[in-house]
Amino acid sequence: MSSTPVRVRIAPSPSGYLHVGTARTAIANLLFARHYEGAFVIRIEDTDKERSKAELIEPITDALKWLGIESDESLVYQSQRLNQYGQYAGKILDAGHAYRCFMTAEEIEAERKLARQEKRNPDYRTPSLSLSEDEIHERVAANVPHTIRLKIPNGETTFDDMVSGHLKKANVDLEDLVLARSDGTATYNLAVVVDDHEMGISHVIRGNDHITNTFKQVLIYRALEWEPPVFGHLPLILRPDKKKVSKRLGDKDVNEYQKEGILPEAMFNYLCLLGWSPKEDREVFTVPELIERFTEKNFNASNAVFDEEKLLAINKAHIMLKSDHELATLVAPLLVEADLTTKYWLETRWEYLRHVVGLLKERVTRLDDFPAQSGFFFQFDYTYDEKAAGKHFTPEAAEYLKKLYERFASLSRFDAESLEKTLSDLADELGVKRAKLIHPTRLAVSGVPVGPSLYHMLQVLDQRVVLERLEKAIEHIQKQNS
RNA sequence: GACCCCAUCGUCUAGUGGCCUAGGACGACGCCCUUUCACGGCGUAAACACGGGUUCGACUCCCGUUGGGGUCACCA
Repeated sequence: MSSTPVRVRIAPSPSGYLHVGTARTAIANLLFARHYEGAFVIRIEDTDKERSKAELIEPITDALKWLGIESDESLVYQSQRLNQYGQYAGKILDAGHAYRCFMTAEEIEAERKLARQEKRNPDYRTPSLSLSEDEIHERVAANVPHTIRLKIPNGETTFDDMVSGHLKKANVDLEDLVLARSDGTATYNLAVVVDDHEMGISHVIRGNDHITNTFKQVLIYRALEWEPPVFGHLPLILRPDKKKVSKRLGDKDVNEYQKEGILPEAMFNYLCLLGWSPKEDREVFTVPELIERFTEKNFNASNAVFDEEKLLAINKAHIMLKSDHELATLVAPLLVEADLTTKYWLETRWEYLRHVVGLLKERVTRLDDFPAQSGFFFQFDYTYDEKAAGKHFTPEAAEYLKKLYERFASLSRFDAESLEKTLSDLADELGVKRAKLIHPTRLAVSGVPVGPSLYHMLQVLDQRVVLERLEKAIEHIQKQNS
């Protein structure tokens, strides 16, 4: 690593949502900055006036914030720097590295078509440079619309990429790109170079779909006699059909994963593994652990398919990493939202919530699974699963439950251990398998045939509730069979 | 089409010339644990795209082929 201080940026354009590719790039930049104790800045590339509305930017910064990513400095808006760029196009022009191009859109299109037919690059230079100084001055004075094009030099353009190594391109494969539009504003490539230079950006880490731009930008740096930053082009994130992820093709934005109960830590963890590897037999990490490990040496060059199954597995792992208290804090609003209980009720019974969450967490994949699986902990009016009831709510089960009710009612300590012993003893006395008691009991207190360990579940529900529910189930069975 | 990037199990990857009869994870399958569902444990199937070199020796280096991806705007 060079000794210059690390300053990196991400440069999203206002799209109204954060897609996983941008999120991954943000994560990589943040981790890189933190690892080298540098700065991380967000710059909004909104030079396209039609797309510079706040409502298209906020969803992006909000989603980044959710992931724990915020700019170390105030946000930079390219739109507010628009008039900074003009002078640089002029500077390049004065230095003889660019020229004024008076070709009309039709002429350009015709030239492109012809060039394509003749299998060569389009030539904007000959018609433009054949003009004399006087002719050019005349047209400029008369406000004849024109662009300023970079004069691509002979030779080849190279740079050393942190991901792909030494990259080079023959300049004949590059065409004279527009630096300044006919209205005087800078195009993307000029603006990026100027901004990165003026912001003191040391490393540009972005998707490898930018490689072609990088060759052009390196040429602009040279024309301006500036030292280019170090580049790193990360592999792209692909959909299962191997196409680049995009909202247009129906891919989710980061916000949707949030709504589906994915933890930000899990998203962060998973995304950073796409295009980078800790090179260990381990892949669940906290952010500090990632910061410690994240260096350019571990970058990967090949594109990666986004696998939701794996994201889910990582999510599950991060849920297990959280304390019951932390999880309760995250789950509480979801329970209220699902109308299972109220904020007030939970606040007065936080211990209870913590126990419920602790009981459920190892059989949950997403945060949404908590409200989906915990209804009976908060509501009494559940119905019995029909199939399970048909199987377990038999007349004899009612008799067993009655006996169990009596035993449970007389217990002074209502904990998992004594509950298990009580139930086992009863089963032995009755000469039946424990399952004969366990299944109807589970169904009676929860309404469903699956769930956490029965005894722990009973303990959390508590004696009064358990007895009520057993009674209700007994009545239900008797009604069914009368 | 041109140019650029890439190429190990279905997917994410480890591997930097001999440690590889190729390791891990997700997923799949089986077994164990277990009242259920999970968790956990154990195990099975599953890959070096192909062809040439270089070398005593290639997954590892070079070249080519094939395949995949990306970029080709006065959009960013």
